Amino acid sequence: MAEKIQERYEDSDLYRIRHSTAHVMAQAVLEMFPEAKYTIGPPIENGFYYDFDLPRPLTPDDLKALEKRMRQVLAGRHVFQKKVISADEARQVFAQQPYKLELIAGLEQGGFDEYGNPLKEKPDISIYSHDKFVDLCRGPHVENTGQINPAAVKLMSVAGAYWRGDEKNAMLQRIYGTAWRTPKELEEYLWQLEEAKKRDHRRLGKELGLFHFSDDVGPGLPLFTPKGEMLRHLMETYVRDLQTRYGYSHVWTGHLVKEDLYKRSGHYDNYVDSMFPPMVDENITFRLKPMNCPSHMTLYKEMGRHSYRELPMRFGEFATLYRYEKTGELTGLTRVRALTQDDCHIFCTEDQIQQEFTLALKLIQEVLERYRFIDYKVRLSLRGEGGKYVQDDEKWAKAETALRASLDANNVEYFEASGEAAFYGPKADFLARDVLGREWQLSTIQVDFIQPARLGLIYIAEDGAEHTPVVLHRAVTGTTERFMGVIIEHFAGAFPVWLAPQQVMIIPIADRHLEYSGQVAEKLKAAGLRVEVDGRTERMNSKIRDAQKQKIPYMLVIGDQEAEAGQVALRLRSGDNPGAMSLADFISLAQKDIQQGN
RNA sequence: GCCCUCAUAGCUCAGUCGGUAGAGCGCGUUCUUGGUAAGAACGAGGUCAUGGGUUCGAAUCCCAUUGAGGGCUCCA
Repeated sequence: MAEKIQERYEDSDLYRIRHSTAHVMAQAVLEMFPEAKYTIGPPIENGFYYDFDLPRPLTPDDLKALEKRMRQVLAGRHVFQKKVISADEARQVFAQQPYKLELIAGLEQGGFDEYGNPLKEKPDISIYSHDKFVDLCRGPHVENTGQINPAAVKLMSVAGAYWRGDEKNAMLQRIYGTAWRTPKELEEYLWQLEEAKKRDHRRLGKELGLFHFSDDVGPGLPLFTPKGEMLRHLMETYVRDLQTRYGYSHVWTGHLVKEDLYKRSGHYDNYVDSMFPPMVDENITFRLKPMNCPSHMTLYKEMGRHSYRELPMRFGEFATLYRYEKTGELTGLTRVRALTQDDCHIFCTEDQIQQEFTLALKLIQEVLERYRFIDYKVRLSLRGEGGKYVQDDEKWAKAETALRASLDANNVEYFEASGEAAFYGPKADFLARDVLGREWQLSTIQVDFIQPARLGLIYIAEDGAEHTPVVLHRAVTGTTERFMGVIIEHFAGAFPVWLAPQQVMIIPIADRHLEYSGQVAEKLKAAGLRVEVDGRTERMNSKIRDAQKQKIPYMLVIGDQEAEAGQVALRLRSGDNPGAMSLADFISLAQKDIQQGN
């Protein structure tokens, strides 16, 4: 099949429309605030933004006024004109604009490509002007403002943003906008946003009664209802059983750890800001456990001297960890302070890395498929320039080589990203796309040559000498909490039968059917199904509606006919109505769905 | 942490110019015993997030605190 040639976003007319709309918006803002300092305003996915330094905060009314002014400008059919100028000329044009002057100085040093790597050639400095507005800009733009449909443009929101993303810099005001070719495209985009809102796991979590947050307990600390805990249990049991099948064993290492251990492992230096404050007891300082590796490695040591014959050893744990995330970064279940990792540490020899990587990969692939994440890619996360990485070039090189070889041996396609590694080693991260096209980092496999040596792990090799094992860190779903948030949105709350906290709702039509309904429920429970009877004095229609809203896969309606014939009348949440069938038939139907992962 | 927005009944939200609170859903009671997405009536339920201030008077205006949401390097 021919490879579909995809136009680069940067070359598309949408890109030019958005870039040009950003300029028009900047013009409107400068007209409103002549003393405003303007900075940068690039097109982004689905729109554009522009950052300003303004004398006062913007209000929603300001956005309306700006939009109105932008429409007037667009109607003017002003031509965008490019001019290449010298740095000195640019400095004159933007004499009153400190941020632009900083950009000009940067351009003189040489430019950067879109990944932030320095360019070899010095870029031209160019300005684009339209109407009475001039901006330092490399383009490209539409020919004139008439090519932008005023009815396909909308300003979305105001947000704070640091100059160059650095919290040490001044806080600017960022206006987000969106622009499309046609009003219809804009409508569709806005509709998509609405749909995404309906799937929001925070909203569905409440509607389906899965979890809550409470001011009394604290921020980022979710509370799970009986249904929510059932979901957790199902998720974790699934992975646990699978791990057992793949030859992993499970350990338990508690919630508190002496701080000293983290000083030795290197976590203290790299991670202390993300740990909860210490608990001091006389001479001992404890920390809430923010990760498992040091505990698992310590357990490995305490279990005695290990022969190479015992390796690989695979320690899995569903461990609840506590991380002190900044309050501004907490969001629903996707970013919490109490998180349960399906963590695993594999102690092996260097020769075993590839086989262990392959095993972990197979497991991850099976799990992602089970959860219907069909579209995912793999990122090879390497260390970057900064100082947070443990300095040991030889070990890093070794780890990186081993990871690449493993990826290649399994024919895994991957892309590289520098600066994304853990402080102790490179990672293969699995980024899955959900049904709304959003990307989530879920699984990870990491190669660690550093910590085992730091913590003094050894095994006795064939040669009778002590060697340091390699540790692979591996997570499949990542954390139970975040993964739950992701799958709630992925499935829009309609979990596959095997995962649904409640699989069956029995709906008796009248009180006289309660007894038979109870009997049916007992039989279904005995067959391993999660079932409830809706015995309220409500009409059947109302019970169906409620079960439907709860997205329960099977509704079994029971009236005179069913009670007499010893049957159940099946209705599905899809609205399909297979009708009356024997209990045995229903059970085998349900079990088949469960087995097939439906 | 920083910027902006928000906080009214269990949930979703009204509440005008400052004059001490409303709806729908849910919940309770009663009637209704029904055939594939809402049967009816009545009733209970709120220190308007917390603490200050302005005012004759604050859900409403101001300040602080707490919590939630949208953002915080896709470098002109």
